Amino acid sequence: MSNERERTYHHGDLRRAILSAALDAIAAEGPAALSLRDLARRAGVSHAAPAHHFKDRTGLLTAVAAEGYALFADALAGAPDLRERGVAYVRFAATHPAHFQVMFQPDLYRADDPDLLSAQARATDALRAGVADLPPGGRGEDDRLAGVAAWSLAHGFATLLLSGNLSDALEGRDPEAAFRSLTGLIFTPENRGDG
Amino acid sequence: MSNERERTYHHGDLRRAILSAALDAIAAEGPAALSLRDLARRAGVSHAAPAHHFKDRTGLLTAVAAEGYALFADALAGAPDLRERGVAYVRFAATHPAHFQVMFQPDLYRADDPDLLSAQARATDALRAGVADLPPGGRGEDDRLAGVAAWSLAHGFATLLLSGNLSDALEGRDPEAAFRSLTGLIFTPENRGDG
DNA sequence: CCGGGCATCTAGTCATTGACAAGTTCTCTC
DNA sequence: GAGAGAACTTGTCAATGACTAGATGCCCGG
Repeated sequence: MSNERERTYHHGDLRRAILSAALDAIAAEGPAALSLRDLARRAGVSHAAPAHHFKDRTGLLTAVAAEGYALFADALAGAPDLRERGVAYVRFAATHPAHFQVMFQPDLYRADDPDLLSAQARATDALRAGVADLPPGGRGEDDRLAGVAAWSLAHGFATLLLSGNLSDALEGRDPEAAFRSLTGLIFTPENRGDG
Repeated sequence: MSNERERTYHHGDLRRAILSAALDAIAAEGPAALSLRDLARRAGVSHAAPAHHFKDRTGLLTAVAAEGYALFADALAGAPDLRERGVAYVRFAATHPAHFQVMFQPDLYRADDPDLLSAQARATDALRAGVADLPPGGRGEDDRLAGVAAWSLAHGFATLLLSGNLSDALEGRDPEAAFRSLTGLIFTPENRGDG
C-alpha cells in the first residue's frame, strides 16, 4: 500500500506512472522520442517493468490512444451544439496534446485493440451527434460532406495549433476564442446550425 | 559514369536513391519505422553510406521536409484562386503523403536548416497569396482569421484523409472532388472569394 | 494463521540500430 | 600523373526493444 515513495518491490500504480511519464515525454518531444527504458528509469523501476503492463512500445502507444479516445468522447459529449463541439475538439487538442498526437497517427498503435475500438466508437458517436444538428439539409449526401467540412475545420485548426503553425497568426490570442470567432466567419447566419 | 546498375564503388546518385527509398518507407509505415541501415541495404550500399549525404537520421528527415516544402510551394503556385489552392493543398497531400507527413511534424527535423527555411518561406508566400483574394474584408483582423479558417479546412481534410479517417465518409469518391464540392457548401455565394 | 498461487517486478541476454572514427577507392583537376 | 577531396566501407560503441527466467510480495482459501 505504499502510496508514498517508499520504494517497495511493488510500485503501487506503475501502469499509471508509466503512462503519465509517456504523456509528458510525447508532449515535450513527440512520439518518436519515446523510450521504454527511459520511462522505466523515471519511474524508478527496472527496464523490463513497463513490458509487463503494456507488452510493447506499440502496446504503450495503444494504451495512450485508447485513453485519449475515451477522454475525447467525454469532452465532446459535454458540448451543447455543433460549434461548441468544435471548440471542445480544439480545447481537447490543446489540453491533451500527447493523446491527440498519438490518436491521429494510426501507424503508431494497434488499431484492432478492443479497448481502443470501443473508446473510438464512443468518440465517433459523439462526433456524429454533433453533425446531426447541422443545417436543415435535405440536400442528400451533401450532409455528409458538411460533416466532413466541420470535422476538417476543427481538426485542421487543432493540428496546426499543435504543430506551432498558428503562433504567428494568433499572436498570443487564446486559441479557443480564436476558433470560436473563426467559426462565426464561416457559418454565416443562413447556414448556421446552432442556436 | 555508371548510370547502369553496374555496382561500381560510387553509386552514381545515392542521395536520391536513399531519399526515394525513404519516401517509400515513410508512406508505407510512417516516419517512425524509418531505418537508415535498412535504406542502405535497399540501395545496396554499406550501412554508413547514408550518413555521408544526410549526416543524421534527423538530417534525412530534414531533407525530406525541405524537398516537400519546395514541391508544395510549386503545387500551390499553380492554382488560380483560393478554392483551387485548397484543392492543390489536398492533392499535394494525397500525391506526396510521405513529404506531407514529415513537413507537419517539426519535431522530426531540424527547423533551422537553411534549405528548409527558404523552401518553407516560398510555400508560406504561396499560401498567403491565396488568402489575399478572400472576401472584400474590411473587417480588420478577421481577415487573418479567415485565412486561418481556409488553411485549417484544407489542412484538416488533408490530414484526416492521410490518416484514413475519411474513407468511410468518402466511400471511394475522389478526395479532390469531394473537397471541391465541400468548399462549395461553406463558401456560400456571399462570402465566396473566387470568381 | 499460514501456505500456495499469481500478479508484479528484476536481472540477464540478444539482435538491431544510430552515431562516430578511420581507412579505402574512385574521380577530377592542375 | 599526382594529389586533393569526395564517395563509400569497415569496425566499433552505447542505447534500445524484445524476450526469458527468476525473485518478491500480496491475496485468498483452508
